[in-house]
Amino acid sequence: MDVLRDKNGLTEEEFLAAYRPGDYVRPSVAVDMVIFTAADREENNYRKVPEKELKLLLIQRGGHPYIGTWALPGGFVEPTETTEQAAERELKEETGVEDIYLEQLYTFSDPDRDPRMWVMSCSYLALTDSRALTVKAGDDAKRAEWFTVKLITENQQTDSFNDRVTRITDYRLELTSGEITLSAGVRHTFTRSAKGSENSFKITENNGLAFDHAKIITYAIERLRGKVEYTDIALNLVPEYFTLTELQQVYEIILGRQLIKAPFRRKYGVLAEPTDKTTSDAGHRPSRLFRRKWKT
Amino acid sequence: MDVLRDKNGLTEEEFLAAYRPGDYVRPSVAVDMVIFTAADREENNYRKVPEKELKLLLIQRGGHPYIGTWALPGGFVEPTETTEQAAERELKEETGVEDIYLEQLYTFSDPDRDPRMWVMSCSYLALTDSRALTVKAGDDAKRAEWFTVKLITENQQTDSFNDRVTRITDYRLELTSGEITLSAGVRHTFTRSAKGSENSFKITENNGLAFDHAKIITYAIERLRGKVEYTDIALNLVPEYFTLTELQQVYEIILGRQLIKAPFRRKYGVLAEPTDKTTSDAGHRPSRLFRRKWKT
DNA sequence: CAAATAGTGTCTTTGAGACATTATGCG
DNA sequence: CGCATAATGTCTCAAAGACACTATTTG
Repeated sequence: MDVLRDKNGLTEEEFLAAYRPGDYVRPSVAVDMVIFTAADREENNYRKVPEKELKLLLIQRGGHPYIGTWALPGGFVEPTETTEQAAERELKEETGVEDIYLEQLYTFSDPDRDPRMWVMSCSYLALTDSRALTVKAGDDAKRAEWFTVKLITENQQTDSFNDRVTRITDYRLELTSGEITLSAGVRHTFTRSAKGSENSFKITENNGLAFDHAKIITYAIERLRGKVEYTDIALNLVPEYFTLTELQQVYEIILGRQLIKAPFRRKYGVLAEPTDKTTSDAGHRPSRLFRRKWKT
Repeated sequence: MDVLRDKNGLTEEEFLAAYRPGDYVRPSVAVDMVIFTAADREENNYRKVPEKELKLLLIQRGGHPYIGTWALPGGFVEPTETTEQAAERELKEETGVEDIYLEQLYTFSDPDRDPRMWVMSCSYLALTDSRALTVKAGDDAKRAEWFTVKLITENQQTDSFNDRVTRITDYRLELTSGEITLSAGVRHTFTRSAKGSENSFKITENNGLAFDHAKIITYAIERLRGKVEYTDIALNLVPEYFTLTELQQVYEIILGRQLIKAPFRRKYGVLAEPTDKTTSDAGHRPSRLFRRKWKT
């Protein structure tokens, strides 16, 4: 078969050799990581089992814009890497965390999301077990902290008439780390009709979070909640050896509600493989330790 | 509270006024739309109900690279719009399709995915009913065609040992429109271990598709298959009035398998509201027409 | 009446939810 | 022995899968 030529008579090889990118404006593309872990809450009751909390890693901004506020770890994508590789690289550089579950979340592209210039953010959901809690600071002098996360649904309302449905969910996002408290209000509006559908997230209030990161965090928790019940994603939040009670606690902090033990074990027990190890010195009956058994 | 100043003594306002973007290289960002519809297959048997097919809109490339091959409709994002708005704009410009279901799919960012330059693609899944079949050509002279889509799982294999699972799925993608036949092989490799997880799509064979679009199409069908059973996304593929048999056919072409009528109606009948209209002149008992009833 | 599809009834099986009961190490 | 949690048993109910049966229009 002959080599194809375009309207200028060029072959593909000739075309590419002569190709010069146009001079139009391009966006910067950053990656932002929403990195969660599950940690034991400090428990002073003498023989109670500790409760778990969902924690999120944030970095305090040392320069404008949003100086002093807290931001998701992230950085710009370089021309020799994919966004996924950029996320892995930045995570390692900024926080020292490596070998972690990473899942592309959403690309946020509102032209005004960064007051400096046109920056899109390709966001990633990252999950790790609590070993990551010890690695806090990165290579530079930035201050990094793990914040306890709570996402409360303050109000949810659904209107429908004819072929059109609108669901408005008002979330309150609360982040605490020691004396530091951050909070935000995020409204998720979902509209669906014969003419298509639309999801929009809007920050209604913002205390101490940088950029549109309250949106991104809210979206990440929604994703996590949506996936935890039908995938094995929660296994990424438990350590190598864990008890079924710990695994249940992870489900409970993600879903934000209590679960009943017996059906939990029937349903999710298949995600865990028993070992011959047990806990001990707990002030009560020891419990069996399990290992992760990924779904195939 | 005092206005915060950075290490140069600037306020945020002063910083932004003085800010000049750096001179580093930025990617071009395009949107690509995977737009599906469900259409009746030509049926010559005299009183049979027509079967449905899943169709995908592709545009033939008129210039290098990949001249003559078929590509997803798409275009570059402009600095005043979100990727979603860019998708809506391009869809209207290139194909005349408007008011359509749009969902962000994935941002593909392999630096080599476009031989001309660094281009990321923020891809969108778009669904519409068969009215869209009549709008084919766009504003310019590009040739657009609806292709019948088949994604066949040729081979699937799961290996697991210890804490590590690898699942390899080999897909064959087949696209036909009249005399034109395109095909591709795509291998989806999924790896999960204690050190994280990884999804990768690789084109093993490519006949007539541009860029990495075989990957994007495969990913879109996977997403559609994954969501059809637990969301009401399939409603976007049926017209305003439809029979439950039509709705069932839509599920069948997406999932690629036959479903049993009674349980289908129990499960998905809640997505449809009966009207007092019926079909007629069909050579058999008429069937009731329904309207969409979105989940709330 | 026959062809073809529309629409429903019902049996079985599976699994989630709720709660109760038994088991066991530790102080 | 009693505290606290581990682990399992069982009843109920809801829903999916499979198949059979009835209903209705058109040629």
